[in-house]
Amino acid sequence: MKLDIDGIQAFVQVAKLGGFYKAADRLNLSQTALTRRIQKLEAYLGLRLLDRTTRSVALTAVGREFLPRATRLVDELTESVDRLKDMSRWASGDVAIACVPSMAYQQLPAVIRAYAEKFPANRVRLLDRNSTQVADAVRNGEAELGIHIRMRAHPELTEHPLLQDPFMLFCRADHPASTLSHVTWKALRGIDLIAVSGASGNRALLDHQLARHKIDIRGRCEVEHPSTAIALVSAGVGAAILPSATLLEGTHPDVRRVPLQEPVIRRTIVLIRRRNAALSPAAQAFHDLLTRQLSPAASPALSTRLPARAGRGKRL
Amino acid sequence: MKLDIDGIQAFVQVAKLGGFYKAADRLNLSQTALTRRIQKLEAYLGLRLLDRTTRSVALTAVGREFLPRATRLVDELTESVDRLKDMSRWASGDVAIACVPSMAYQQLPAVIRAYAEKFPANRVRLLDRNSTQVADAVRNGEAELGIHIRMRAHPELTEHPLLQDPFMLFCRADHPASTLSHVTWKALRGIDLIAVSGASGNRALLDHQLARHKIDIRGRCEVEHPSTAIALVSAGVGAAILPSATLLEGTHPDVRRVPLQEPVIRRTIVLIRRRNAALSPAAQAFHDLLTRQLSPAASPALSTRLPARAGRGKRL
DNA sequence: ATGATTGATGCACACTACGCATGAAACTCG
DNA sequence: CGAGTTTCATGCGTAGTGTGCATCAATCAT
Repeated sequence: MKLDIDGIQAFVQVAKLGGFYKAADRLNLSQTALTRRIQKLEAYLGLRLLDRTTRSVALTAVGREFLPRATRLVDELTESVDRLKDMSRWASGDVAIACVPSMAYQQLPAVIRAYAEKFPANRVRLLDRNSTQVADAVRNGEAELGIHIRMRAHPELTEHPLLQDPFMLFCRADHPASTLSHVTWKALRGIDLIAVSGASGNRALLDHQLARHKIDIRGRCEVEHPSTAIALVSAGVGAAILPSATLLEGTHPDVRRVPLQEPVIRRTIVLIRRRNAALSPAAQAFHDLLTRQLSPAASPALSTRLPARAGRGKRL
Repeated sequence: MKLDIDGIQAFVQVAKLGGFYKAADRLNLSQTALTRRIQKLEAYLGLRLLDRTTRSVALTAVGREFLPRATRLVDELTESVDRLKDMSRWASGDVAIACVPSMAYQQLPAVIRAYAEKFPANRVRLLDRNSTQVADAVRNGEAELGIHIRMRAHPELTEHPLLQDPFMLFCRADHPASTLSHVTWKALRGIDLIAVSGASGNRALLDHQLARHKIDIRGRCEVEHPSTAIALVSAGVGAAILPSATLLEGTHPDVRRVPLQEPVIRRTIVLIRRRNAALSPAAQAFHDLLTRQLSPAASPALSTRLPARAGRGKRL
């Protein structure tokens, strides 16, 4: 009925070391206790595993047959347990993170580099999806952490704002708007706009905000991915309204960003995790690194920083 | 340090059944105790395996990773333990028995048949060796029981006499001695004898006894195996001195056995086992069957029966 | 023969794990 | 929307189990 692993471990040690004293010492136990463990195990099984005189110990036929299996069982068990303990001590193990592409390009690489340096043994699986898919991946456990654009909060998830990212007007250096210090939404009326289609979370957010402010903007041209939109801007097709962070520093030197005002519309990038779900140590370590790196320093001046919240769930 | 298999088993059951109450019921435990087991395991490992709200239970990332291994460990352990318990209850398992050939032909087949009928699942490995090899096999644990000719007792072994077997003169029906009711050793002087070489335990015993009685017998022809000797007798080469039990009933109808007297020399067939060595249940069952069958009934009239001694070591 | 080593046993104690009763949170249903 | 039900967590007293100390018994070394 009850699984007497201690008895089996005792048996293995006695058999391996060939004596109760040595085995007792190895197990940090008195010889008395060890004797009793073996006796208990044998009584429970109803057969003898060890033939012992006062002078020597030998395996019985049954004991000899059982020993290899017993050894393997004990070894595997200790190894499993040790590995789990290491996971907590060293935060070892793999992490799966779901993330919106823009963040995957911009902020995350630095974090992943730092993480890889600190925990060389751990692998990071990065699921780059759109905003709703990120939320889904976290909800169903596919990823432990997610980074996406804040949307109506799902009850199963907790959010932790990382940074805010204002929408800006992207245009080429030779565009009339490129030299302005800012543009208002109303002023966009006469400009050829490149829109990003609805699959992105950005579009939903933007539409919602614009509707709230009764601003009507229509694009002349629509593309799937923000990066395509930038390519079109760079090619002189027109201007695009995109989150500031969409443009990687250094790339497309001919594209300018002009702040959009009245109102300033921001998307909020949030870190999400399952409510009431404990993070694995590996994920916890990543979480810590992420919040630490994305709060005090980093992030271009165009993105508004948010105060870091010590938002990590308490560990047991 | 300590292997908490109960905790792991608890974890497995909770994960499998998806709830503490169900798992507690399955483990014949209160929900309280189960909660504590999980808590203890998690505290020991330093990480959470189960995310539990008051309403539901879900695996953490670590828990999900650990579950398959944990399940396998618990299953293998229970299966091993159950098999060992079955071994004691049903006397299941294999038995190795070392035995001198003559007994292997004569008495043992009936015992093995009975054993096979009673324990169909058990296999019997029969090591047919000569007398000293039988003793060796038992001493080094190759066989749990041995049947051989009594020789100077080894201190590691205990003996249990099974039957006595007088040496007789084997001759063909047309041999001059074949009609005699008995022959004395002295009368063998003028007879062509077929001797069996020294490898057999019989020869050593016989030489020793003959020397003690100052009887000098030399064979004209020497063979290795008793069965060969009988074949030669049957072919009319001469007569042979062999233990009575050498001749299987029904075989060689032309060969007669004539009792040898002055003195009657007997070999004693003994059952041996390691001193202080507990028998496996399977071997114990065989032991019981053997002593029961070879004491009250059986054995031809020519072999002197010995009273059965209740010589089985006490089981725990 | 004597001392040393090794496994078994009697006994007392302490700790752990257990169950009961109860609390807190969350889902359900009228 | 509130009462009832379900489910996991916790405080507390208790019983049982495992443990160590001291000692015995058997065997080996010398």
